[in-house]
Amino acid sequence: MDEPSTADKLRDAAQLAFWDNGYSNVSVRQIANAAQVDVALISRYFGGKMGLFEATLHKSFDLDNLPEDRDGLVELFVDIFSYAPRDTSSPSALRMLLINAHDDAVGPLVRARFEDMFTRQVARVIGNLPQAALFVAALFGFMVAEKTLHLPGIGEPGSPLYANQLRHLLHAALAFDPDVPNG
Amino acid sequence: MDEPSTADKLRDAAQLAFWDNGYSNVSVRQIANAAQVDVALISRYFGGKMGLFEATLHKSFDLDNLPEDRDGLVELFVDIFSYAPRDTSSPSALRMLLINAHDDAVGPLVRARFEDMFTRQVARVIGNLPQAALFVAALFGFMVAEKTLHLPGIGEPGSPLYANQLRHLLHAALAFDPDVPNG
DNA sequence: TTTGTCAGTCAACACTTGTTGACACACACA
DNA sequence: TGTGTGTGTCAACAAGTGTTGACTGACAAA
Repeated sequence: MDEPSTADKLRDAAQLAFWDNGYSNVSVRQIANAAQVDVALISRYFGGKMGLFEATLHKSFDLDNLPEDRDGLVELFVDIFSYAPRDTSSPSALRMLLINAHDDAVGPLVRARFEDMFTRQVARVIGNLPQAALFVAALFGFMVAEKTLHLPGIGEPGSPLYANQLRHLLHAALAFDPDVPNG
Repeated sequence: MDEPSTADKLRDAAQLAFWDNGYSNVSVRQIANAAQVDVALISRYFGGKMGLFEATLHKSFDLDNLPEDRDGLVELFVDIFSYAPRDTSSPSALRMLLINAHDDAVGPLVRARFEDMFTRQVARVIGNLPQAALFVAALFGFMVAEKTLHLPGIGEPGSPLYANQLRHLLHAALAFDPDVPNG
């Protein structure tokens, strides 16, 4: 197995740090330290801190092979939330969006990036915009309640209660009827 | 009308800044500047930046006069979200929680603060912990989708579509049955 | 050997951060 | 008159920020 290149080491360390703590809360020296690499190389290889952040975004922010039916979509996310290891796919991407969305420096970037993915992938297979918006709202809400607030009342990830709660909320979102009051 | 005291001016400016941009993204000099007050007075009156932040928390983080029935609770939040002016009550408090929850410095503080309010107020009137957790998950998700992501598909605040979407999701959360698969 | 290129090291830069202490002023009390 | 006391001003501090440029060393091509 080849030694990863210096740029790769930097990008990997940057992704871990940025996605966990947010752009403004991480310094280039922390990243360089974690990657065991000199700080100056960040500016050399990526043009600066911002360039390094963008490089972490290009690494798999998309959802590949999305199911084409709505029930499949629900079960996919239930699975991802229930059993996701700590990797670069969702829900890590959702979490990183949440952490960086309010940042002055990178907020506009990540929000635009997400809206693109939303309309191009999720909203397309759901086919109904108000339902699709509610669907991702449920996704984000569940993530906030469990991953950041650790609310009592949410089941343990992997438990039947946990899966049922998320599934219930997602199906409810897809059942929304814009034309009916209290739809 | 009396001129507000210097401490009040600082606390007001701090709340606007902290709650909008997050603790780490705001400097004491910015706050002092907005309050038209010397920076050093922050340390004098509040003991430092952290003390100033805590002072903003003590200002109305609680939900007063919560309805005792579940339907009333839903309608209260639908109203608040639909017509809330920019003030110190929810959903501003929810938004500020979202922005600061991941901060290393103040995250633990605001999360503990919220969990206290959750169990003592919301969970109590709902009476069912898994339902209550889903309820606030829906609340947060809706807020993220609309207020920070501005997702297309969410209606304009104040419109019937907007109210119906939020109401639908909240009622669905309260209808969750932990004992039934796909509850 | 000489030359050129790429990778990495190191010190320094200009700037911002939160905080502190010395100082000046105004007002009340003796 | 003096003497505190509370309030605000100002300059400075140490620490941390992102970025830059000069430098060394390794390796390949001429």
